[in-house]
This record gives sequence, C-alpha cells and structure tokens, in this order.
Amino acid sequence: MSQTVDRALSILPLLAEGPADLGQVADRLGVHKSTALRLLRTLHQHGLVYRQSDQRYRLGARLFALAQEAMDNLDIREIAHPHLVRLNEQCGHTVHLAVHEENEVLYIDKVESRYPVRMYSRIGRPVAITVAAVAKLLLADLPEPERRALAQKLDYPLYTARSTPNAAAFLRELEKARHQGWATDLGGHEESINCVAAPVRGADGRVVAAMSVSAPNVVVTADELLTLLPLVRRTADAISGEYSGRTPVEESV
Amino acid sequence: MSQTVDRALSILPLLAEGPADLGQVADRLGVHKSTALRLLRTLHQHGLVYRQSDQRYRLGARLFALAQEAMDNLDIREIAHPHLVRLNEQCGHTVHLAVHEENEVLYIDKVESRYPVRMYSRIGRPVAITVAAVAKLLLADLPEPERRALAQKLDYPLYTARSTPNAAAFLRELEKARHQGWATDLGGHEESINCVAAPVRGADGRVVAAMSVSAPNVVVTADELLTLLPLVRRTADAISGEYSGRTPVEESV
DNA sequence: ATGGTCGTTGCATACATCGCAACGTGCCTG
DNA sequence: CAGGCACGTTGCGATGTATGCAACGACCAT
Repeated sequence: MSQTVDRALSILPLLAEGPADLGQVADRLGVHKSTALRLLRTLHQHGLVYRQSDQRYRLGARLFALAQEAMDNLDIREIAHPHLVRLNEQCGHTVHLAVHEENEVLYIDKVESRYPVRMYSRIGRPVAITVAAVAKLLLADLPEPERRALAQKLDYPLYTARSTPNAAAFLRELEKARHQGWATDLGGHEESINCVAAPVRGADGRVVAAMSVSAPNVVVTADELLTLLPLVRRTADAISGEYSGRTPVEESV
Repeated sequence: MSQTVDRALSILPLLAEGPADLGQVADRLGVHKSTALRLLRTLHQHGLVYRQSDQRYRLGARLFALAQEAMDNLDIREIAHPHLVRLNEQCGHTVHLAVHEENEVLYIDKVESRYPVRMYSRIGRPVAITVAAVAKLLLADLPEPERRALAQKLDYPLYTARSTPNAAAFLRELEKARHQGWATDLGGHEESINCVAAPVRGADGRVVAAMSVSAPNVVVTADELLTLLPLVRRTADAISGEYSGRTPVEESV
C-alpha cells in the first residue's frame, strides 16, 4: 500500500538470507543505488539493520529486542508456561505451545527435558503446518471456507512416508481433529518422532493455542505416548480455564 | 532520512509496549488516521504487525522468524556454542555469550544448568551495559575517543551499592579490563550474583564477543568463582582461535 | 432512535521520493 | 606509479506518491 515502506521492509527478509552490500540490495529491490541507500539508512537509524565492519549490511539487534517484547505481550504464553513446566515434570518429554497467525503456525514456548540448550533454535520458527499435531488443531478451528482455501494454497512436502500428502487428506485430518478434540503426528515430520496435542480455548470457545507432547520412538512407542493423552488434555483445559478467566488465578490449591 | 519509512518503523517500538488501536497509533505518530492506517497495512502485509480479533494491532510473527534468522547469521554464535556447553558441563554455572552493537551490548547465547526453561527470557535482551562484565570487555576495546563519548552518554543506574556510579568510574573499569584481559561483575547488577568474563578476539586481535560465567553467592563465593578464571579464559581463547581461523575446525582431538 | 466512536475510502494537493549524473575514495591492474 | 574500476555517497530537478481532508458506514451505548 505504501511503496516506500514496502520496499524498505522487503530488505529485511533479503538480509535474513545473509549480509549484503548496497549494490546487491539495490539490484534485488530493482531500484537505484541511491534509493536503496536511503532506505537502508532509515532502517539503520531504527536499529533494524546493522552495518558491519566490511560495510555490508545485516539484520540488526533491535529485531531481537522487538521479538522479545512481542513474546512478552502474548499473555497466553505467560499463563501457559507454568502448566507446560508441570506437564514436563510429570512426563519428562518435550512440551510445545503453538499459536496460529496469518496462515502460519509457530511455536511460542517449549520445555525440553533432555537438551535444554537447544531451545532457542525452535521457538519462533514456523511449524511444518501440514503435519504437526498442533497445526491440525489450530487450523481445524477455522471457518470451513477458510480452511478449504488454506488447504488448497499449502504445499505438502513429504517429510516422511506418513506425511499428509495433499489437501484432501489434510482436510480429513482437520475434520478428525475437530471432532476428537485432540490430534497426533505419528512420524509425519520426522520418522521417529511422535506427538500428541490438545487445544487451548478462549472464553468464546475458539481455539487460541495448542500444546503438544513429543517424544522419539526410541523412548516411548506411539501407543505409550497416547496413554498420556488424558494428561495432556487436562493440562490444556487447565490453561483454557485460566486464560478465559474461568479459573480465578489461584495458588494451586 | 525517509519520512514515510521512518514513521512506519516508529510504529514497531510503540506496539512493543502493548497492543494499540488505530487512533492511538495515529496520535502517537502525530499523523492523520488514514496515514497511520496505510502504514499499518503495509507493515501487516510484511507480517511485522498482526491484527488481533479485537481489531487492535500488535507485533507480528514475522519478527520472530527474522530475529531467528538474524541469529543464525551470527557465525560467532555457532562457533562458540559447543565451547559454552563444554564450559557449562565443567563448572555447572550459567554461561553467557555477548556482542556489542550500536552502543548496546546483548546476549546472543546462554547455557544455564539449573533453570533451562527460562532461557529465552534473556537472549536478545540488552545487557546492563555499565556493570556487566562482558560489557566492560566489549567496550574496553573501543578506540579511546569513542569510549569517552559513550561513557558520557550513558546512564548509570544504581542497581546495587556496587554498581558503577558514573562515567569516570566506568572508564576506570574499562581501562582495568583492557589491561587485565578479563573482567568481573561482583554484585553490581544483582546483589547476590557474581560474574567472570573473558574476551573473544578475531584474527585482527579486536574483541568480537565476550563470554562470562555467572553464579549466585549462595552457590559459590566471589573468590571461588575467580578460581574459574583460567578455565574461562582458555575457553574464550579456544573460541577466538577457531573464529579467526587459526584452529582449523578439528574434531576435538 | 440518536449521538458518539472507530475504521475505512476517494480524491486533490503538496511534498517527499526517485533516478540521474557527478564526485570521492579505495583497490587492483597494467 | 598511473590509470581504471567498483563502490558508496551527494545534490538536484521532475514525477509520482504519500498526505490530510471530508464523507461514509458500522457498531455500540445511551
């Protein structure tokens, strides 16, 4: 809608691929160098890009701060977190919390028992939307026409032999998740990883987030993981209750 | 430099404070509603802002993805990470990695033994620049005039009685760090927390990052923590060697 | 019903952005 | 060492674009 801003913002994903110099930026934007320079300078002033010692530009530090603050503003995360921790203590497996936004599903929290160190590598990253259990729950709650439209637009990469192959299969998965009130991903993303997920609902009953427990085959079989389903659902319901204000934030009675 | 982009980008920190509606954004920008609307729409198209169900705007998901990718592009982090983990295994305390950028110092990695879950709450956040041990090392490496100029510009909040009180004291701290080749923060940020830090240098000898080990008084005294200094310095030197290409990425012989 | 608030649209004007061309600087080459 | 090349930078005039206005429509509360 606004040409100048549009161009300026297009620089960001471009720099996300790696540092670039003025000429490269100008070329890829299809504008004159002087134009690119002015845009980059403005981005620089706001800290969104950084000029490293070799004069090339890369994404700047302010992005981190903004992303942080954006997270802090997601109150669902704050409410859910202690529940996720408790669930993790009970079952020992990796616990995820995800939300849906603009045709993307992304993890906004994660508690991992075994490899705590690698946490940050996933939070904030878009999820494999066609196979992840949490994605199925979040998208299943969309109005039917939107669901169909989205299903058509998506790609269906075959991560494994059990990945959702196409739109029709995906819509069936969503329908199933919708009726069950929970969902699974059995080796659809990575061969040896299974997930069980349950939805978190707001006061109006709409799904606002989804949480899942994931574990590799070598630790527990898919069947064993499914025995955790009641626990996962109870946890999700507890979060729902607190989020929608039904459960007046009590100190765990 | 570019009015339109400048205005658009000013919206981001504004929304970082919390969701806002069109009118609020327009007011705080000092522009007409229709102008703010177009800017917000452009930001929206790029996923930087999100319109929640109550029609208010907040920061969007793309910010997470961008911040992620920005991190991935910091190759110092990738190189350093295994070293941080090893150090953490050896001493058990929290290990930080920080860089300096645009008069800010920020953590870009952290390994924490006891509370892995809260990791994300700090990575990406600016550091208390006047007291943190890593900040002293990073800023000590600046050319003298820049150092003075920066020291004057800073605020010196008294987090504790041992916080650096003013520019003069800060410059003395930097000088000390410069000569020693390491630095400490003994209760300058939080009364009961001590840190020991060492610099990571590039091929040209300039400080490109700094790492630290932090521990609360109740676990180890400041003196005990200081006994870790040789280990911390060795680790930092190992990272320096690998980063500057001196140590050809060997599989730990 | 009705006043008020808020988001949205079309439009004419003013102004900010754009591309151009020229300059400066550093680097490599002949 | 001179010359050429590549790159970032600056000033400027023409054009296109962003701007604010005013009017509309939806929604809520009184």
